[in-house]
Amino acid sequence: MSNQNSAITTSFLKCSQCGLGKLCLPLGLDYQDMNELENIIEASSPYKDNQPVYRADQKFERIFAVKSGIFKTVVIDANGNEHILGFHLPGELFGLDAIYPKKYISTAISLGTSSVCGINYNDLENLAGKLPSLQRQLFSLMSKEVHTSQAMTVEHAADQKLAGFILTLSERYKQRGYSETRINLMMPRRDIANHLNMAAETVSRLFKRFQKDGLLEIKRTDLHIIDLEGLKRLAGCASAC
Amino acid sequence: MSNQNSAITTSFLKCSQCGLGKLCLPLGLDYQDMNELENIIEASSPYKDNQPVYRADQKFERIFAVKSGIFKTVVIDANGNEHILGFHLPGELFGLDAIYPKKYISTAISLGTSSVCGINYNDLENLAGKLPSLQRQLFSLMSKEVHTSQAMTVEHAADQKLAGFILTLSERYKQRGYSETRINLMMPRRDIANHLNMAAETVSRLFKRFQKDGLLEIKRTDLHIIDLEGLKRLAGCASAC
DNA sequence: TATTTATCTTGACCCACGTCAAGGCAAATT
DNA sequence: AATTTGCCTTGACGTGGGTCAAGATAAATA
Repeated sequence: MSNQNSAITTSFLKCSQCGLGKLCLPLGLDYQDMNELENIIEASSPYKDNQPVYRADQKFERIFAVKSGIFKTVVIDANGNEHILGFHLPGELFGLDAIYPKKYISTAISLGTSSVCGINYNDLENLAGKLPSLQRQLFSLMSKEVHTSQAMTVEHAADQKLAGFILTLSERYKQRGYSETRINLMMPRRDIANHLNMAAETVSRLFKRFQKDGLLEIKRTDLHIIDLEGLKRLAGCASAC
Repeated sequence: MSNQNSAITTSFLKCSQCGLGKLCLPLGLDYQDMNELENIIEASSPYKDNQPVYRADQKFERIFAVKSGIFKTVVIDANGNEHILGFHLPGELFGLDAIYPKKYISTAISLGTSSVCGINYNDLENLAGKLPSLQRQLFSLMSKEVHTSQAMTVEHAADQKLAGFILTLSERYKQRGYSETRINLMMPRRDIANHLNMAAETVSRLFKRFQKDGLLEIKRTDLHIIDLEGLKRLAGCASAC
C-alpha cells in the first residue's frame, strides 16, 4: 500500500503544505510534531466516483482523512436497506467508529473524484502517546463526531432535518474557506433523503417550498442560500447554532 | 468538591474494588496503572431523583462515569423543547461530547438515586499520555459512543426504534451481569418516547402490540423480554446485532 | 444530433403516527 | 382511608410525509 510511485499524491503529501492543517489532525501541532505525524501518513491515489475506500466488516487498520472531494459512509441493515451515516468533507476524519469493534462498521464511498490520507491506527495511537497536542486533537475530533451524530437525532420534522442538514454543510464549507451561501451539493437528492431518513420526493418538495419562502435557490446540485437566519430559525438551531 | 467527608462514597471509591472495571475506564489497565487512575477519580455523594450533575453551557471540567443508577443527558432546542440524547448505565461515561466545545452541550440528570465518579479532564488527558492502556481505552469508549449515536439514526419506523431501544438496554444490562430479559426500565414512558422522537401514546400502543405478539410482557417499568430473537428481527439488527 | 439512462419534479392517494381528550391506576401526600 | 398528583392507557380524529406512477430535465452514450 505504499505510494512512493505516485508522483502527484506524494508531492502534495505533507501536512505542513496541505492547507487543511487548521481543521484536520495537525491542528495544534508545532513544526517538530507535525514532521513526526507526516511520517505515518499514507496518501492514496485518487478515487473515482462511487469507489469504496473500505467495506463494512473488513478488519480495521487505518482511519482516513479527506484530502479532497467528499466521501459517504454507508451501512446496510438486516433487510438489505442502505443507510448513509454521514458525508465527509476535506479535513474530516472517517473510520473512527471502527476503533472500538476493531472492524469497519460502514462502507466508505467516494462522491465524485476524491482523495484521502490513510493513517495506520496503531501508529497513530503510539504517536499520540508521545505528542500531547496530537492526543488532544484526536480526543477533540472524536468528541466533535459524537456531537454531530447526537445532533442528528434531535431534529424531528422533515423541514427541520433538511434545513439542519444544509446549515451543517454551510458551516463546514465556511470553516474550510469556501462560501457559506453558494454550495455545490455533490450528492444526489436520493442520498440526502436517505441520510435524513426521508423520501427523495419529500426533499424535492421541501426544496421547492424553501425556494417559495425565499430561503434558498437550488438547481440540481447547485445551492444558493439566501436567508441563512431564516433557515436557522426553521432548523431550531439544533445542529447549527 | 472534595468528598473526604463522605464515608460511604469514599469507601467504595477505588476502581480496583468497583466491579465495573471490566466495562469502565480501567479496562485493560494493570494494577500499577489503575492506582494512578484512582488518584484522579473524585467520587460524589449520591444524587436524588431528577438532580442535575451539570447543566448545558457550563464550562467543561470533568467527564463522569456512572457508578450506580441511571443518568439521562438532555438538550433544549431553540423552541424550548427538551430532547433526551441518551441514558447512561453503570460503567458508562458521559460528558464526552463537551470535550470539543469545552462546555457542556447537554444537561445530565439522575433517574432515581444514582451516583457518579467525576474525572478532571485535564488530569485524564495527562494521565492518558503516560499510560498507553488508558489512552487506548478512552479512544475505544469514544468510538463506541460515536457508534451508538449513529445506530440511532438508522432506525426508521416507530416499532423498529422501540425494539432497538429495548435491545440495546438488554445488551448493556447483560454486559453488566444483570439479566438480559428482566429489566427495570427506571425511566417513564414519556422519556422513552422523547428519546426516540415519538409520542408517549405510541410507546404505550407499541408495548401493547409487542405483548399481543408475544415479544415481551411489561407492567409499568417492569419489563420481561420473552422473544429476544423476535425483537431483533423487528429491529432489523441496526442497533443490536 | 439523436437516443438512452439517470435524476428530479409533480400529483394522487393513503397510512402511520401525532394530537387532543377522557378515563384508569398507582404512588405520594394529607 | 381519603385526596391529590403524576403516569399510563385507550379511543377518535387529522395530517405529514411515504408510496406509486407519470412526466420533465439533464447527463451520458452512441
